[in-house]
Amino acid sequence: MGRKRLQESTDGRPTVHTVAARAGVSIASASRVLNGVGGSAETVRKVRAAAAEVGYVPNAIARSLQAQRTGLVALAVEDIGNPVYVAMMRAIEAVVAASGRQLLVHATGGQIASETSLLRRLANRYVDGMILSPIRVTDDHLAALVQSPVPVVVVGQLGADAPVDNVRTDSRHGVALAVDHLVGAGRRRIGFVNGPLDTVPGAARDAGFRAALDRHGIDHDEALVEVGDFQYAAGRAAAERLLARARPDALVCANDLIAVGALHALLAAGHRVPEDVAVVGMDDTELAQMMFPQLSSVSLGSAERGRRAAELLLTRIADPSLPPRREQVPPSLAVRASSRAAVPAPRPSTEEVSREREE
Amino acid sequence: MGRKRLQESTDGRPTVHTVAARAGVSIASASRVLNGVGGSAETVRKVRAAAAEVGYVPNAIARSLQAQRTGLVALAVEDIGNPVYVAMMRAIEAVVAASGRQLLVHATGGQIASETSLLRRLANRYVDGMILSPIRVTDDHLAALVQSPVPVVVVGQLGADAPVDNVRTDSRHGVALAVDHLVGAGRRRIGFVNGPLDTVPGAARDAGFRAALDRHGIDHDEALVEVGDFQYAAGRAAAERLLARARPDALVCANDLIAVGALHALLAAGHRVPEDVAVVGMDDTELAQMMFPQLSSVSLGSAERGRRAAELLLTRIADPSLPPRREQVPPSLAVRASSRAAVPAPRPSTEEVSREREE
DNA sequence: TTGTAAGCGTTATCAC
DNA sequence: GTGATAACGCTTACAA
Repeated sequence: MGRKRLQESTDGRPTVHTVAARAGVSIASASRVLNGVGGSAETVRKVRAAAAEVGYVPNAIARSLQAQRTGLVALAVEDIGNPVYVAMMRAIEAVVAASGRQLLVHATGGQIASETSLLRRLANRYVDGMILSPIRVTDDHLAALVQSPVPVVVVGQLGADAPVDNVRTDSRHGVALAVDHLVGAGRRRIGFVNGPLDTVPGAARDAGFRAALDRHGIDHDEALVEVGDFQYAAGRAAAERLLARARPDALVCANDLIAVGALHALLAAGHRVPEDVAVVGMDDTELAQMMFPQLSSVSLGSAERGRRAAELLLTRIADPSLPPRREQVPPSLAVRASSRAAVPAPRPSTEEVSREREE
Repeated sequence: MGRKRLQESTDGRPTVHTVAARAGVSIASASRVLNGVGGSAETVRKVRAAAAEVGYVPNAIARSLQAQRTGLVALAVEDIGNPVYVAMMRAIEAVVAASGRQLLVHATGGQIASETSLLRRLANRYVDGMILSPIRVTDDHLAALVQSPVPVVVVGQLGADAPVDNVRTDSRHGVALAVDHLVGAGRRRIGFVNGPLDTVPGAARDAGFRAALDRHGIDHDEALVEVGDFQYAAGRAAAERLLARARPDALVCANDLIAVGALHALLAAGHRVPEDVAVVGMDDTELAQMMFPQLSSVSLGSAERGRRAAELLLTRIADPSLPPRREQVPPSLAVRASSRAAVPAPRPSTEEVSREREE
């Protein structure tokens, strides 16, 4: 530039210089007063008056450059349209806002490249930290994570010994809750509509489903298992494929979007829910309660995980030297109409593992 | 501070100085090469090598301070959980990302104070522009809007002559499409579940509903009109109140969340949809197609409005001297199962006003 | 308490 | 083409 220092910013808006000149004090005094530190009564009065007169608003960028922090925190999730992320985001936003920061939301579409590029871009210091909820985890992720110059908290499973702050749940156990509930209600031909097996949650839920069947001594019938995407349309299509070749008396779905799709497929095909086929979703989102019949769903504590992730992030920003921490939120089952009605039970049905919710 | 200028940034990360020193050139040369402007072949080589060796990433804040722009654009909506805003946000994000910027999302909860404070905070220059979709518009809004030092585009109705870029739809006409469709199908006892009347959309939809009834010569029966909130739970409760005192043969709902709530209330009360009661929502969100039966819904072109708003904003950022612009997106009706089945029509039913969508 | 001036990390100007 | 340096707007160490 080389332009002479003026009293107004480039675009004509007032700066500390404007205020200082108007108040007849130095920019240092003006800045101090505006930040509420120091200043004689008279100086405070003059500066406040001058600032009000010119409508001074501090420039956040200049302040960030000086302070080496932006007051922004990023959240990166796969799909902003999935209500489970909306719930998580709301919880995060509450914590972040309470600390005087703002939340920047990224939708990654689950793309590895998009997520790692986001991680690397952190190096430009545009945000003070990031919460990442990846559905696939690669070596690239891990490398970018440990090298990140900015604090990152991961929501979801991560390699056992990755030195990264991490909030997880036990979705294997979550699936077990669903299967136990259905078996306890006398269901035996339990189908499973999952998301992609090459995702972390997809793999965990598949393992959980098979382990639960084993525990109950139920044979695996591959005709009762179908895989799609973690979306409504894919879930519905997957359920339709499954129903075309098998006759389940219950469907466990890997998330609520899939469950809603499965419910639609069942009702459209003339099946009664829950009389003919019970349905249990996962994530226990708002969507589950909007359906008719209301969907039973395994809560994976998404709001709670979000809240904790935000707290981990804030404490790490405050003290980057903390050791890596790991927290776990237990799943729980919300039983609703979609799986409540009784099939004549061959034996007395077991107690609910977890809380029940009424409509 | 007063500390001597070092070659590393405060937190030990490389800066242009680091790269320049390592390459044996001035920071000016280093900066030029890093920005791809000028530099001899030899200089370019040395600087690139040095940057790669130390893992240099430019500091976005410093760059913003110098460039007087942040590359961030804000979007402020009432409720990030409402799928209509998800659709709008996706459309905006696409345009914004294509311009190399990022989107910062604010949820205002529809609070006037929250929105005006957001508008005033724009003065701190943290974003290059904002898209605001208010559901209530006050004088405070208008004052903050016209005084904003940063470009703002409003999605939604605004005072006729407010000198602000604005993208709107005609929700009165939207409601008319719904009523015409239902009347054409032989429905006469048409109920209306609206959001708050002190909101811009609530007032417009109420006016549209009454005008449409008038046009068809149908008496206003206040027992068939109920008001709640633009949310699922409130919509369901409002529909329950309405059903407790009246026997509609159709329900027009002021948005899809309300429609989903009304559908739930109807089914839970044992009414058949659409045989007994037809349901038409508004916004034509993903939710409408997830329901069983699928919901007819009036599209207000939210994605299109988002896209256009983003384009208006980008052009205004590029040229702030443009005159205020106003764009309008027409509504259209998507007829689905929730209003399709025939009631014995007393006269031949009219043609659809708009496109039909199949399941 | 106050003012001077350095410095945050970058880009741009200007003289060589 | 290159280097020295000012400038973006702010906070703060230091000396007065």
